[in-house]
Amino acid sequence: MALIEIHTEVEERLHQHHQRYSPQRREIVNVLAKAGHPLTIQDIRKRSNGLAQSSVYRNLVVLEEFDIVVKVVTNGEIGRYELAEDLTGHHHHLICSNCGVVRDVVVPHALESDIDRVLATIARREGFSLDHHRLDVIGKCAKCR
Amino acid sequence: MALIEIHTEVEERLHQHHQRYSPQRREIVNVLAKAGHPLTIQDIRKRSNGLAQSSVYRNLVVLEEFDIVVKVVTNGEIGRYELAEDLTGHHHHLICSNCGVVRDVVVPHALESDIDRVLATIARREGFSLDHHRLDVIGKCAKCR
DNA sequence: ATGAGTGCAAAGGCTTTGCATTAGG
DNA sequence: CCTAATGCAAAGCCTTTGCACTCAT
Repeated sequence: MALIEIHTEVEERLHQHHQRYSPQRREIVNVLAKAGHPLTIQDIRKRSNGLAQSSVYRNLVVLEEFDIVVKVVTNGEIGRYELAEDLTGHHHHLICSNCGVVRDVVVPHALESDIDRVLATIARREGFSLDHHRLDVIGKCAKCR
Repeated sequence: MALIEIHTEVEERLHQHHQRYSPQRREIVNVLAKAGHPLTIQDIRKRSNGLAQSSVYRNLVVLEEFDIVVKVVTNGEIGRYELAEDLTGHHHHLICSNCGVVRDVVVPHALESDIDRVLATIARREGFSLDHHRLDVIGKCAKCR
């Protein structure tokens, strides 16, 4: 989805829930869209013009609530955020176990189908309602190898 | 692997690195082995007899360093720990997005092979060294549905 | 005017660290 | 003996909250 389309979609989604698409929220979406991979709160602040930390957190809560951004858990402590998959397409993560950096990757559709089919069965068996799956590759990035 | 074998293996592994298999470490391994799914620090403390919080954290650092336990990231904030896969067997997680509880599951070997093959290719292409993969199912457990 | 959004500072919650004490090799 | 392990309390770090102010409808 192109950047303009993303903004249109996000604006619509927020308005449907009686939320404003404020300049900061627009800026956050902008930064995340341009980055193309999960960013930490500090990453977001650096790439925008000095947004207050609390405002970033609060806006991310709102954006997350309406499925516009997703919190990604990587090597532990600090949270990273990216646009939801319905805005960017389904993908997975290559996570560096050393520095925590994340790169987005896609896997063949056939594999996705296989995974979904198997997981649906398993979830049902265990009494879980299936929301989505998370397939990450843990390794060391080029710099940390 | 049976509990006794696990202790033997852990002891050996620690000794190889000139670390002691202290009573607390043994107790932590015991608790994790019996639980059969990832536990939080507080879970571990409750199931053992009042270990000091700092000691649990420190011992987990050691156990993690020598690949005896693994930190599992679930719905965000709090860390959960479980025994490493070479002690318990390769498996995946059913994670409740609401309460964070985790259940271990295994998927067919054929699917594992397919996943590994595809991911190896992708990791190589991106300059990552492949360590392992993480396939989780995110959903709602029976209680939270 | 009226509620939402923003900034700054303070508070929270999980995790880590300092330091004195105890125990194992 | 000497280093590792343990407990308690204090410090850290990321995240959340309180409160006053500004902005948009």
